[in-house]
Amino acid sequence: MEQGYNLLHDGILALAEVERNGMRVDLDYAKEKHDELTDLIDDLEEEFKKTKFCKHWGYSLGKTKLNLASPYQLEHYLYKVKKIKPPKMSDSGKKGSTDEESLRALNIPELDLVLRIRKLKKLRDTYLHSFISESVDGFIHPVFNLHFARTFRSSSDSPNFQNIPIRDEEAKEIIRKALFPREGHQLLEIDYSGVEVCIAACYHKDPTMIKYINDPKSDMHADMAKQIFFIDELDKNIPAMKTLRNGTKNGFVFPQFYGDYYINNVASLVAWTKMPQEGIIKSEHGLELPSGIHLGEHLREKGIKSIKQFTEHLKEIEYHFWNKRFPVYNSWRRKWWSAYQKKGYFDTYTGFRISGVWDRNFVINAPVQGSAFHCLLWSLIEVGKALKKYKMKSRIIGQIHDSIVFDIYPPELDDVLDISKEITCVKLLKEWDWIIVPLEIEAEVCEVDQSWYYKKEIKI
DNA sequence: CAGCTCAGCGCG
DNA sequence: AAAGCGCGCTGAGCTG
Repeated sequence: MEQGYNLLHDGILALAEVERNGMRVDLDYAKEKHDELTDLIDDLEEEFKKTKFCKHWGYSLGKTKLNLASPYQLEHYLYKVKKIKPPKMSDSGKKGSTDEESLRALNIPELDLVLRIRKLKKLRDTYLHSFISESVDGFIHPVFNLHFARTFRSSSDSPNFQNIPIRDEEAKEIIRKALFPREGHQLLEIDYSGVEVCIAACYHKDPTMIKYINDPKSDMHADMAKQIFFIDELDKNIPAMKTLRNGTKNGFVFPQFYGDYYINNVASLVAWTKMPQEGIIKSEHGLELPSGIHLGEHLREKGIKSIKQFTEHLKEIEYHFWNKRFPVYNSWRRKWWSAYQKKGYFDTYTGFRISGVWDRNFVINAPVQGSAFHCLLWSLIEVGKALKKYKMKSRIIGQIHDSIVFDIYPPELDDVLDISKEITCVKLLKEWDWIIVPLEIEAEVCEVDQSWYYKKEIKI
C-alpha cells in the first residue's frame, strides 16, 4: 500500500499548486450574463403564469403558493390532480418523475417553458453565480480532492471544475465564455483517449480487446453497430452512420461495460436512432440511411418488425458480446467478483485495497476507474515537476479525471506538448509495467486571450 | 437557523 | 445472477 500512499501524497502536493494557480474569470461578463439570465427567467415566468395550465395548477394548490421549481408540486399536479400516467418513476420508485425526459414525453407545450426556466436557472445558479462568489481577484481556485471518492478517483468543488457544460452547445457557450487564460496566454487541454477501456484491458487481458486497442484501423463500436443493425460497411464520415456508431457506443457498449443489460439498452438505442419506443416498427421509422431508406424499413427487411423482436435480437447480441466476442473479459468479471465475495476487499494495480460492502457493478468498475485516474495523476505530478525544472511560465490550472488543463505562455506551447506526450505515453508505461497496452493523448487549444469556449483539437 | 434527504442535472 | 459506474451543487421540503 506504500505505493498508493506515495501517489496520493505527491498528488495532493501537486494539486495544491494547481489550486493556487487557478483560472481567470471574466467577472464583468459573468455578472452581465447572470443578470441577463435573470431578466430572461422573469419574462418566461410571466409568460408561464398567463397560461391556463398554470392557473389550474395554482387553483389546485389552495392556499399553498405555486412554485414552478418544485418537482414535488409538479408531480402532485400532473400525476394526482390531472391523473396523467407517469412516463417513468423517480429513482426511489415512489413517485412519478418530473425530469426532462418525462416532461418531454407528456407533450404538453407549457411544460417546455418549465424546462427552459429550469435549464437557465441551472446555468445561472450553479455556474455563473459560483464563479462570481468563489472568485478572488478575478480568479477561481477550484479544490481538487483525493480523499473523498470511494474509487480513489479525485473530486472537485468550490466551484466544481469537473462538470462545466460542454455537451449542450448553448450551455457550453454561455458558461465557457466566462473562463480565460492569464493575459497574453492561451488555454490547452490534453486528454487520454479511451483510457478506461485501456486500463480495463490491463485487468482482464482479453485478447480480442487488446487487438482492438493495438490496431488503430479496427473499431469496436463500429463493429457492434454493424452487428446490431445488420450493416455490412460503416463509414464514419456519413452522418447517419456516425449516429449509429455513437448511439451504439453510448447506448450499448459502455453501458454493458458498466454492468447494464439489454432491456435498458433497447430504450437508449431506440432514442438514438429515432425508432418508436414500443410497438410495431414501420418503414418510415428511424434514421435515414445512405441508401435513402429508413432504418425501420431496413430492419423490417431483416425480420425485425417490432420493438419486441428488436429486444429479443439485442438479447442475442448481448450473449454473443460476452460469450463469443469478449469471453476472457467476461470470465475476469466473474472471478474478480467471486474473489471479492470471499475476501471482502480487492486490490488495485496502483496500490490501494478497497474493502467494504459493495455491489457487483462497483467491484468490477472501481479498480478500472481508480487506476485510470491514477495514470492521469502520475502524469500530472511529473508534468508539474518538469514545468518547474525548466522554469517555465506555463502552469497547470485544472484536471478533469482523464485530462489536464494548462494556462500556457505561448512560446512554450510546443515544449509543453512534447514534455506531456513523453510523460503520458512513454514514461508512465516504463514506471508501471502492468500497463500492457499503448496509451495515447489528444490535445485541444484556444488562441491567445481566447475563452475556454473556443478550444479546438490540434494534431500532436 | 442548522442539517438532512430527495430530485434534478452538470461532467468523465 | 443481476439488472450502467463515479462525482458536486442547487432548491424544495422537512425536522428539531
